[in-house]
Amino acid sequence: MNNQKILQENGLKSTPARIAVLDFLEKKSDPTDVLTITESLNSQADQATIYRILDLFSKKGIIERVELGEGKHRYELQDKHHHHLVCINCGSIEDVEVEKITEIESKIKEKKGFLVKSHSLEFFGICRNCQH
Amino acid sequence: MNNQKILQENGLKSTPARIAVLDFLEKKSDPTDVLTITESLNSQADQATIYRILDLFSKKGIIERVELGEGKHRYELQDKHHHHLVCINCGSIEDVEVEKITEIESKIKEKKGFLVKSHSLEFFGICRNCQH
DNA sequence: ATTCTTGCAAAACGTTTGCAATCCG
DNA sequence: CGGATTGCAAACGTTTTGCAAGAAT
Repeated sequence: MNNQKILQENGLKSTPARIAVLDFLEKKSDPTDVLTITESLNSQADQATIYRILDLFSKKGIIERVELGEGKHRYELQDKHHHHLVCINCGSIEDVEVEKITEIESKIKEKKGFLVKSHSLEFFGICRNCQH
Repeated sequence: MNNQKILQENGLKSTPARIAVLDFLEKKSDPTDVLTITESLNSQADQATIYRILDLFSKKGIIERVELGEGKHRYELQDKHHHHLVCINCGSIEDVEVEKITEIESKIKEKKGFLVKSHSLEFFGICRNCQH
């Protein structure tokens, strides 16, 4: 219901595949790769369709593409902007907010004249559990 | 000459392909993708070999892999650690140092118990020239 | 009605791998 | 010499694309 509204608000047609993708991402907290989304949707939509939907949603700002250096993309709903703590031992992904980034971006404008529009920032290391 | 030494110091055999890759990266200031390296080396080495060399050098810490969200990797010599300002208009890549990151990583350990080993941080926006 | 969206199959792209020949120390 | 390295070709996984059929407004 609500997700149909999101589509309308973004000027997108409401289709079963789009709603299914939104529904899925709403339930998932971690950023998810395309294969996982496709399999979870269990033939509700073709993989090519899902790629097209994810691309579309990204461009509209409904979802965000996450790069974890795996040779594939992950996607998550665009909530409050945050970054990730990726455990290189167990693969868990935890969210983290980094407030200082805005400040860093201002300094970049000052010093370099470069106007930052977006950034990627991910941390890799050992999560609390894996440190025993 | 010097690059042969780098190989030795890292316990690697000195081969024409490896030296050619090091020589190339030494001249290049921007992080470079594999195809560009291969073509620049002009049949001095097969692309598969170059992939193997880059992988090896990465693991030894001689070079660093850079992710710019292009669906491919770039590599650059490991100098002082830095990040990049990628212009989404002209594609230029500028280096930038961000000192605050260490501080952020300490805070992550404190607050989340997560031990950061590495991170990726890249900025995308409009460079000085493209702002006219 | 007609534009947008989808499924299917094929292709494109970056990357990895097996294997036999060759090179390096 | 013997293990490490390379070239070649094939395979791989992810992503993109062309096109005809179908669905949404």
